[in-house]
Amino acid sequence: MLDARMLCLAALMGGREVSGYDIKKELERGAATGLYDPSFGSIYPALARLTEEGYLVVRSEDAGRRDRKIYAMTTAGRTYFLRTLTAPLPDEKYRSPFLFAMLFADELPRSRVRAMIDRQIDLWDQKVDAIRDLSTDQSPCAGETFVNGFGLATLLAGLEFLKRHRARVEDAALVDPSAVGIDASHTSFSKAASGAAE
Amino acid sequence: MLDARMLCLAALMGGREVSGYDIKKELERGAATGLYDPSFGSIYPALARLTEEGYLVVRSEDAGRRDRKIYAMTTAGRTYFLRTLTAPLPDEKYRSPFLFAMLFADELPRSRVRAMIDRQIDLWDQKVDAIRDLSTDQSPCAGETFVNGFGLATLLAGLEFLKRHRARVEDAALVDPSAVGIDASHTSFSKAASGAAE
DNA sequence: AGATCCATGTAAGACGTTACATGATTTG
DNA sequence: CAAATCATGTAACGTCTTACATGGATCT
Repeated sequence: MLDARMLCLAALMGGREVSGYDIKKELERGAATGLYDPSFGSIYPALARLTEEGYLVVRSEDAGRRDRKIYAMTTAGRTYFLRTLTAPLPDEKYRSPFLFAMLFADELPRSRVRAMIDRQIDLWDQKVDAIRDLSTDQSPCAGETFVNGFGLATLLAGLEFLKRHRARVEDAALVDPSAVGIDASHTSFSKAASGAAE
Repeated sequence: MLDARMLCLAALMGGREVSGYDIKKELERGAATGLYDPSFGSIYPALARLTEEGYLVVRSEDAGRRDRKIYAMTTAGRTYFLRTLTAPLPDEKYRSPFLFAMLFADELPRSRVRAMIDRQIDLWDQKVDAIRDLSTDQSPCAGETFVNGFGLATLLAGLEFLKRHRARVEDAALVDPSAVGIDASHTSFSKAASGAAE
């Protein structure tokens, strides 16, 4: 649930007929963005399996460019999709490396804490913009409007909190980075493991 | 990052010495709850590997019960942990089957949409309570206070939105469930796939 | 005596990402 | 002509969950 399979089916709801490539591109800026954006390596196998299972049908389109497989949903596919949505839903998951790092803000260099918060604000601002674009772009159904509104409400509340309370964590952070064995040269992706063991 | 490894290290920060079992139990109701709660199948291998790598040390405690391995962090472990937190953080991920389902509320039976929203409100209410318990329980550091406040702010905003706007999606949902080939008997976990293909 | 909790660990399987392989077409 | 985009697919790898195996201790 909420895996590549379901995203593919979702993209084909309403009689839409698209290729795997199109699905990927649409998911990058669609209503489900922010929820899950699977890679090609997930999408293509998912489409193949859904077709095997009879939930989709393919048609090869040699028009102009290369092969281009156009997928469309079958009646069984639609039923399967809506049934899955109707069945008991698994719990939602929110994994935030940012918040996890903030838990230990008291032991991190102040400049880094500041940079992390700056970045989080940037990211969430972008998400807000993306949702606003979505709302003005098309004429969304009630479900989409609801989800967009929900996203907007939580994002704005989070941003508000970050801006209003950031000073408190930043003040608690370390002024002298050397205290944790971290100097100015750690901004790279270098594996911190090297030289630590064995 | 924000995997079982990091959670284990996080649980051992501040000179704490605990067993894998304890880590699991603490994560179920700790500051990082809601972020990630790994299973035993992730924790035990993670602890073993971290020990091999020199980030942790073990001591077997035969006191009273059975073996019970008590883990503690080494200096290398602390450095590794803080360095990882200081390095560029991966993006956060929010996967919500609830919101995904809501996108298609217009094609789902109204009673189910209502039940989903009820459940979401319950779950988020519980999360709010959990955070409030956490805040009163102990004397948390600035980082924890910040994260708890952030969680509270976003959760409350979401709850507010759900209560204020639920009527609109519910009204858009289907009154007659038979229109989607879904009758009253699908509330079970039965694989919807059976009989759909081949 | 049986159930439940404490406690650790392994194996199988699901799911996902990254990187690679391939090749046509369009754009600069 | 080189680079980017279109387009599909596979293989290697990592991570997590579930289920299983095991056994002592405590509670009812």
